[in-house]
Amino acid sequence: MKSSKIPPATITRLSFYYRKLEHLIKEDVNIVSSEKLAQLCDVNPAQIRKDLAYFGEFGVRGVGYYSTELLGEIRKILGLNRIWRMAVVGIGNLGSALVAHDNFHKHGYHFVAAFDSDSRKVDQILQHGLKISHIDALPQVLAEMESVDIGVIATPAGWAQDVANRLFKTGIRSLLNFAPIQILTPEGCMVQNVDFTVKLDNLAYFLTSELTRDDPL
Amino acid sequence: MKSSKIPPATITRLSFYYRKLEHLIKEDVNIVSSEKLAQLCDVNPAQIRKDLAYFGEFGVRGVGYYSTELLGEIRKILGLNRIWRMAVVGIGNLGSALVAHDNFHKHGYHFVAAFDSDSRKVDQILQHGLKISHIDALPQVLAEMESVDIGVIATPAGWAQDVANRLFKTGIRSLLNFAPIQILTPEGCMVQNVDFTVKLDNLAYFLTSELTRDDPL
DNA sequence: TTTTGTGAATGGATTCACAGCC
DNA sequence: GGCTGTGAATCCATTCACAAAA
Repeated sequence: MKSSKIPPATITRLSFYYRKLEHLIKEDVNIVSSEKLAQLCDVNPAQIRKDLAYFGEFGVRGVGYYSTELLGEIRKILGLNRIWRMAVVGIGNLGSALVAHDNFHKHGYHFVAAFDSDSRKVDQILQHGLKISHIDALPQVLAEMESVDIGVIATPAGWAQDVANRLFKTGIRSLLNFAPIQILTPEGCMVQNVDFTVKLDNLAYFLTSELTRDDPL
Repeated sequence: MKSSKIPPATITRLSFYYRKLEHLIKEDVNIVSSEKLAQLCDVNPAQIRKDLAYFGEFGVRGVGYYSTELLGEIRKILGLNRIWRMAVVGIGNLGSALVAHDNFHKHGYHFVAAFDSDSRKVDQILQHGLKISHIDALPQVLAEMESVDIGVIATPAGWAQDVANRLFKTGIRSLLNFAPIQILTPEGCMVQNVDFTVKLDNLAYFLTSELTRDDPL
């Protein structure tokens, strides 16, 4: 195990392996080879072995990986063996959908605070008894509760940087940002962007370039 | 201009440049250098020039890029000078939020069909007069309308591959997939995944590794 | 003089290929 | 015999540095 420099892409792939393993275990597959898992995840087998090698030696030569054991190791690596507490800002269509979406909750990501700038929404109760607070009360509300790990930005783009700043000020160091802008981020903090429009633009380009391609062959 | 092999990342960056340019133009900035734009997009200036060079020579040496002109060029490259017609499958919390989210519409991505497997939802009317049809009517509904360019999957993971297959069968060649699985995709088709959980797992890893780091210095 | 456009250099990540172990 | 773990080789993307153009 040499934790030197881990490619970001490795972490993302570990997340995929994790899901596939959950699935395999549900189907009572006790042992899986890098070959097999690679096939299922559509990556190169050596890639899987290399990804895992950054963190340790989890396999058995001549055999493969014990599914449950490997799942446990990846769980530890990613930090999925605990509850992550999240605060969401912006309870519009998207924000409400996120709170209602129980995939998060199932995977240990729990919403514990919700904020909006619209005072008519304040005190409304969402899924799991979550109560909406006014955005200006953010510092107080978060100060009064057990610490929150992750901030979720579901506001329009124009608000996003301001909201991010407020969240960082409370000590939150990581954000999931749904607004289509690049958030300026202080040292030691991390933002992950979920940007629908960029993805659509990629599809638009794909379709366009297929059409206008100079099909010579 | 040599359109040889364009890195996927280039397309994603063009999408960023496009947004920043829209913004700059709104602020009456007529000319922008790669230096300036790079600063705003947090990339290397040479990167911008190289990205653009795949498609042509859009700048003026000693001057920079004329904002409106460059915007127009990127619009053409990405194929944003037209309306893209989309069909969404799965009108749960997320699906409804997507249809209501008007950022799509503003950028030329229009929902023209909506499907769900829950017959109680059938015939309900959403934003812009969009009517929900039953998933089993998908082939007929799509056959009867002007062709649809992009399919959007907002179903639970278990349904996603089946839905994808049905969409591909109608001739749709690109999908935006919100389900947390890898979609098997036929030759000549493209799927873009929007995967919240993977992003959260990345944040979880970041926070975990910061905590357990062997802080030697 | 300024800033683009681009070959060359660098830096990362992926894949190959095989030694090492069960 | 079979599959992992890993240095070496390859591939791809980013950055540098400068010639060319306004």
